Amino acid sequence: MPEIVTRFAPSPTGYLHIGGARTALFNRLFARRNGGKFLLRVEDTDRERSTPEAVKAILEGMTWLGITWDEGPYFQTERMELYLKEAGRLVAEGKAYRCVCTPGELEVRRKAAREKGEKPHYDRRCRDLPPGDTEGKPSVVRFRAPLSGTTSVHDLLRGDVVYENGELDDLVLLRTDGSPTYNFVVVVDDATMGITHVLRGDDHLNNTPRQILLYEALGYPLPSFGHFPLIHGKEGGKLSKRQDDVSVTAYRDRGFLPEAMINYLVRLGWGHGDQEIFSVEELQGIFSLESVGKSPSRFDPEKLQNVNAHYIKTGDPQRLSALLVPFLARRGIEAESSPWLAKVVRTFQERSKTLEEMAESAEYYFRRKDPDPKSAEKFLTPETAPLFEEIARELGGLPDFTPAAMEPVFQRAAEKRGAKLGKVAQPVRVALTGGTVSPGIFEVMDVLGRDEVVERLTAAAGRIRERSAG
RNA sequence: GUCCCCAUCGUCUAGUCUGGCCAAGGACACCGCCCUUUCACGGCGGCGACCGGGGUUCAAAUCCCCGUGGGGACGCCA
Repeated sequence: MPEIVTRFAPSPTGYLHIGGARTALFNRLFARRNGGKFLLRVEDTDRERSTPEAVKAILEGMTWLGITWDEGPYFQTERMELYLKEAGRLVAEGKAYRCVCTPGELEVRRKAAREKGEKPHYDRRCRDLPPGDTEGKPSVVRFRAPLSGTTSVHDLLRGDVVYENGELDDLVLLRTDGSPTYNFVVVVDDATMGITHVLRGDDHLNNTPRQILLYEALGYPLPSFGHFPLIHGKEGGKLSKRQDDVSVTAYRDRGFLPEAMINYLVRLGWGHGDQEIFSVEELQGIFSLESVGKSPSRFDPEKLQNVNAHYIKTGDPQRLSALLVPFLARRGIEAESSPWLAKVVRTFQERSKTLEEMAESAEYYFRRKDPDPKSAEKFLTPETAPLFEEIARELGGLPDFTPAAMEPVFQRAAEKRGAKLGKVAQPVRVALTGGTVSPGIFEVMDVLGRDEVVERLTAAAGRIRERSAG
């Protein structure tokens, strides 16, 4: 069996978006699963809209997700000679012709056709013009497509889809400026790069019969095709920049983990029994096209969050601490990855859905915060001043400043006052963190360290006395 | 409008190919209860779907047809 070769072929007109990322992922998974190669090709024939920044952004997104490629990136702008040569061949063989219709004329005719309720395609009026008539005039090269018969696409996911050739169009192969168009270069590239499986979004299904005709005209062997259902946004319909966050790196910047993104993406349109959590390694062993669904799926940020929470919960604290650093920096906190920061992370792993959220809730570990007024009013009452002083004193005398050693201190303080532990813990929490929500109070103290705890408690007691005196 | 694709809880899906094990399973979200020093985590429970209609069959979520709905494509974009 010949080696399987798949590809991802984005056009560099923006960021790597969710849909593209999933297409890339499926392509790579499929190649890996079958011991084949996955390559990356940048479709930049549209010079107007392609930018180097977009190329960079796409590669960055891919790299972040860990979707590595075995070959490339190839750039179509570097392969122009090939396309021109192949187009010339088609013209020479009479399989393509020059058309002198202008974009304006075509636009008018399309509109008219649509109004008449017809499919608005090219009326082929230049198809049989004598060669002399096009000489010296600006012209495009069009494919001479068959007028009758049918073309069927043997789609790996959908089965055979049959098109009337009459429905298809005489595609433009080369523009007036001589540059080649998508439907043409994609065929030349996929064929010459030895792509065996063209797996892409459903929006290309209708292009496939035209491309098949080109394969045949050019004498190329046909690859297998497979079209994935699209990913829809909140409002249904394909993801839009307006209403949905479509850029992969935007999720990175909001504190999502790449493995969570991958895991979420792979489950969108693909399933493996009841399993929800998959590692990439595992996916490479079990991914199959047969279990890719046929209907579009809606992108659900809440489920993504849930998956992300899972990976944060189970992730290595040391690694997470390194990833957390930029999020802290954004809040003006300079920190570096360290065993201590890993300890900070540990206290939040079970309560953070994103790294951004973690950085936000971790602020009080780095700076003393004024207590939130509501919490202060409720918990920093006059009788807590002696409590804080008592606890500070006892903690100061502890041989080991460990959670196990701290607990009896709090138990005693509670018992002495005939109260439950919460009566003591909650005011201390406010004194230490400025609010009523935090990890376990002993964990917090453990991270803060004895000196800081004692200082914060003493300071809080001082403020309370001051206030009740004044 | 024309062509093409699709159709199970609000969402992601299992089940559909190979009809019976499905009075339809799991996950997210939501709601309750439990655990508990707060918030979470976790545990338990609840809510909640086979788009409609015809057929085929002893039997249909599963096969067929027709509707309906949703989506995509109709470019000198990709």
